[in-house]
Amino acid sequence: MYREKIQIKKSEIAVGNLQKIFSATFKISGVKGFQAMSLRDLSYESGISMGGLYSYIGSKNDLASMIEGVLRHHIDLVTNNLIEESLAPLESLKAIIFGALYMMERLSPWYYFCFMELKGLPRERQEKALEIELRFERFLIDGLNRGEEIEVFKCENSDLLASQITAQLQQWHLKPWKFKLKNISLLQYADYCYQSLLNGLDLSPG
Amino acid sequence: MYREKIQIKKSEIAVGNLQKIFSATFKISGVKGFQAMSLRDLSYESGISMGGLYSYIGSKNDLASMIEGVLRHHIDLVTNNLIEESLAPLESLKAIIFGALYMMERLSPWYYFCFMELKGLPRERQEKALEIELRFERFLIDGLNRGEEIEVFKCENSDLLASQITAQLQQWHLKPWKFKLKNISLLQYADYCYQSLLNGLDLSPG
DNA sequence: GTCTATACGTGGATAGAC
DNA sequence: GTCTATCCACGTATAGAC
Repeated sequence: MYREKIQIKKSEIAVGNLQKIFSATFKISGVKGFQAMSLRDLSYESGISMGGLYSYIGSKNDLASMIEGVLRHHIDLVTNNLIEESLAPLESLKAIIFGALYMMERLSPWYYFCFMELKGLPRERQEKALEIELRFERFLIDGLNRGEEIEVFKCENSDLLASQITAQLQQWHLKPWKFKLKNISLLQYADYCYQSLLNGLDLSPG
Repeated sequence: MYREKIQIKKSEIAVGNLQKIFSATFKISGVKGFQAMSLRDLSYESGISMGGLYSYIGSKNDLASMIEGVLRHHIDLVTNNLIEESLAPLESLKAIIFGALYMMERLSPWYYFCFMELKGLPRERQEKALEIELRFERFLIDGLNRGEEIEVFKCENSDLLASQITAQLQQWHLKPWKFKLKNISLLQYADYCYQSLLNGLDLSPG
């Protein structure tokens, strides 16, 4: 990705420096926010000079867009894999929940950034970022509706249940301190979220 | 509040202008974020000159702090009222949910601001703002534990249930577009949240 | 490929007239 | 009480040496 936009030819160097830039961005904007982060801050934290930065990022806004793009790319990959597996409704819903949490764990700063710094992105990107959430919810709703059709369970309010689950999952990257404070592991939380989903359903006997 | 900090003596004028300033702040920072809002933007939107602004706000950061302070003040008032009422556990939990949503509806931009622009505030204020959420959750947990003691219901995981409910409630100000899109009213949503809470409990027969 | 030096604009804040 | 004019610092971005 972004091979054309970046002025550095040797991909080894480029990837390494991009990583430095991204993680420095996450570190600083995690503390003071992306808007408040100056490129001088970024230069200092990443160890790359101001001039050097511009071989990689084009502009400050561009940097935010890149981050959003990378995250969306990853999510698309995983989503497509899940679709191809075509599991039974409940199994599929479970896989969505566990998969989403696993992604959030691995890409936690990316998610957090895209949630909190949405307004920093250009309008077009903002909408795409919201689309991520909407697509995810529709994915859940599909699973719920399919389950109802096959009569595995009943669900009165699939819209609200889906957004409840979405909100719960987002907590994992939005408020990691809560879970550290109470010593909740990823798996425990995934189980709990899946349980909440089941609690929102009328499971048919058996 | 803040009478001493503000240089304007006539309270009628002061209150009116403060309202202009606050709502202009919400409008602008709702679009581009607080950090990206310049005082020139604010001056234009509020109709008060740059110089004039400084009779009210002290500094840009001070403005953010004031907003956080006003919200916390309101929440404290309502919370104290609720405590004095000393209802039965389930009634109390229901009141907390409905009360919180009602507050969020009326003070929606204040909540949204304090959630999204936390990092704009000075550290001390940041912690106080997080404290709001923690106190709220502890309030829920208390209700849950009291219910267990009196054996009205069983609840295995009051911590996780409380933060689930908190997350659900926050959706109301964080993602109002979702609810408009699907035509969900405040009362419908309050009912749904209360229902989720019940779903998370083992209700004793009767 | 990476750095230093620099240009240029914008933003926060204040002084002082009205 | 409110405004205009102005100061100064900082932020983004670029040019050009190494």
